[in-house]
Amino acid sequence: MVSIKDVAKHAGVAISTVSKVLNHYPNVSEKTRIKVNRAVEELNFVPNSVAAALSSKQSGRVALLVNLNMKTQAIDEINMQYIQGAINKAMELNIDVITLFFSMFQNKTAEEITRYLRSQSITGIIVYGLSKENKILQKLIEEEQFKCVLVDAPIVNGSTSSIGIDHRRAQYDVARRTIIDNNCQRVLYITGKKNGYVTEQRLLGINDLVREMGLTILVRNGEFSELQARNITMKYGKNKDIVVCASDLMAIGAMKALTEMDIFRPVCGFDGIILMGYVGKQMNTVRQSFAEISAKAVEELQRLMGGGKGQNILTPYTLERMKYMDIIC
Amino acid sequence: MVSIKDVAKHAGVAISTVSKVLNHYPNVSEKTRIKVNRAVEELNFVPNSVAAALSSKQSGRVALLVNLNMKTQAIDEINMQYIQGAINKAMELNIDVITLFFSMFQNKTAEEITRYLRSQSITGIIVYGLSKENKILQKLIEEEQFKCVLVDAPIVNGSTSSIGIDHRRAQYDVARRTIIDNNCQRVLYITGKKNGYVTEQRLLGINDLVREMGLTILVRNGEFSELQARNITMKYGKNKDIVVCASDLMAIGAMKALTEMDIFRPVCGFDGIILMGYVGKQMNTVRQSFAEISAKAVEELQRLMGGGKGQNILTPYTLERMKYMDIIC
DNA sequence: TTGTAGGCGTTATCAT
DNA sequence: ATGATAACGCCTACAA
Repeated sequence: MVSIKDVAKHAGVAISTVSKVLNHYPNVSEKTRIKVNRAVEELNFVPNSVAAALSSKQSGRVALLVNLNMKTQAIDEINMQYIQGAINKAMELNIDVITLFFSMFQNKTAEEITRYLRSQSITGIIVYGLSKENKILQKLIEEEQFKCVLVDAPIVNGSTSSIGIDHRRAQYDVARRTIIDNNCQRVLYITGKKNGYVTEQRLLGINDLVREMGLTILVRNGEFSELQARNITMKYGKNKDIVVCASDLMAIGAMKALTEMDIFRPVCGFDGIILMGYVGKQMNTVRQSFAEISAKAVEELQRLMGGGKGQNILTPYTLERMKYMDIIC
Repeated sequence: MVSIKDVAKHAGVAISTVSKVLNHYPNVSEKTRIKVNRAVEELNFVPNSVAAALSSKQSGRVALLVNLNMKTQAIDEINMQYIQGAINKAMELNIDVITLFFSMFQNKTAEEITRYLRSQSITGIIVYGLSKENKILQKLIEEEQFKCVLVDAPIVNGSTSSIGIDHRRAQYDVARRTIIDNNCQRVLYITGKKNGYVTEQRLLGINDLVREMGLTILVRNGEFSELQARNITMKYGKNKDIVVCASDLMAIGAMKALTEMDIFRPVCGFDGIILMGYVGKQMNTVRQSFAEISAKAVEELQRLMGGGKGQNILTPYTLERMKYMDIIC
């Protein structure tokens, strides 16, 4: 295996000089920089990131913390996109990533998790789908031992940024369009997880609309569960004019319930998952690019690891109707 | 950060002794083993896997190579399960994993990929969805520079194992059941990717059945594409008694086509993906647990990294009908 | 059975 | 601007 030592020898310089060139240090003459780079090329040298991580305290290694819950949702489209977006971007930026699931940290304290991450030379983490109830991870974040980027959770501090769409506005927008198109008055709103950060925001959004348009609203907690949304719709759907759901999966559940009850009500969802295209009826939804959000999260994390301070980042979304034939491309 | 040195001091032994205890070396007295373990507990020591990987040439670090193709399939259920199954098992076995996608290696030679993996101290890889056409990765595998486990690709050598279900038999089984239940004679068979390893096997399976039962068969190449399966069914479905597809996604495409043409034909798929439950009609399919297969792949890789020789492993499958209400649990 | 010491490939702190 | 050299935390002959 060709190492930095070989490069140094080949270029006729010291190891430390090679290191400086590789890491774009300022104080290197153009001449030696070229010499070194040529040696790198000729030897096909690829720096050993493990050694770098061990040596430097700024390893730049990143962990993706993914909240996979195969319990409330059978098909997980979103997390796959998150993972893909992050890994691709990280590769591009030459950042090492490992993927971890929340489930691995059950019954572990914040200290234990910290130790584990440290043992992997992790200095930054991206958290997908943090809930308000997850005090452990929140503690981890507040301790600021790691640089963090939270997707869809509004915590910001010196070393923590948050990123995501404006859920309040998006919920308002998608519901508004559907309600106006169908001339509705009585709204059944099915929320996501109780105590979820996005749940709150989306609830605020629909309430903004209700107030503004003088509608009536019945709010029920669907826990992001397709089945619960189905049951809620069975129970309350008949006397309402529209079912607004805080997620596509729940929208599908609601839609299936309506079909079964053999009544028509407009339904709108949230997320823009492809699955929406499979269920027959078209529905309005809020479409966001999870892969892009995740890629941006990596960039933001890199900024933080480079010394930047935490901030809040808003990403774009669009209103769409998912259609089968568009999807199978 | 507490290191092995601290543990050694705390236990009153040498660093190397601690290392031996941690790595379950034989020649350690029970007394010192206990002493060391107590020190580990008391100090909450977690070994730094990065340092271990750097130091030992048997790092035990593993890369998952995933063939994500968002082009022919909109929703990727299978790879998420593969990833999850592998990562969880790896965590359990204390193996470090990184996740990589085939797309990252486009236009890269086997040597470049090797160098990259080496630069990450990777000693073992698991490959999901290798095709016959991917000469680059095949070269990598044949060079035996890494321990490999291939999921659904039948290459075995000194350092390479292969794992997966018996696709030939499974295709035979699922088609047989559907054909007998529906009393069919003329089969439309839609294959997977041309030159795919599993494609061949499944084709052999259906041909076994055709021969045995004296059926007629028309074979068309669907490339695992939902859209192509749809088009093929549109074109040939009418004059056949059944559409047998080499994947669920294609089965869905075929089914949608039939619905649109307003004719009924039994359709059977392959894989057992949850999405099957969403499309309305029930279909027979071959169900395999991708997470379990992936977990087993990790165990097998560990065996290989421990010096075991490559082998072929068959995993179980079942015949099922996916039903919406069972799925949304 | 236990300890000593060299090395893994980098980075970073000093001198020069 | 460049070069020695000491970490980083662990593994592993080899010596005791």
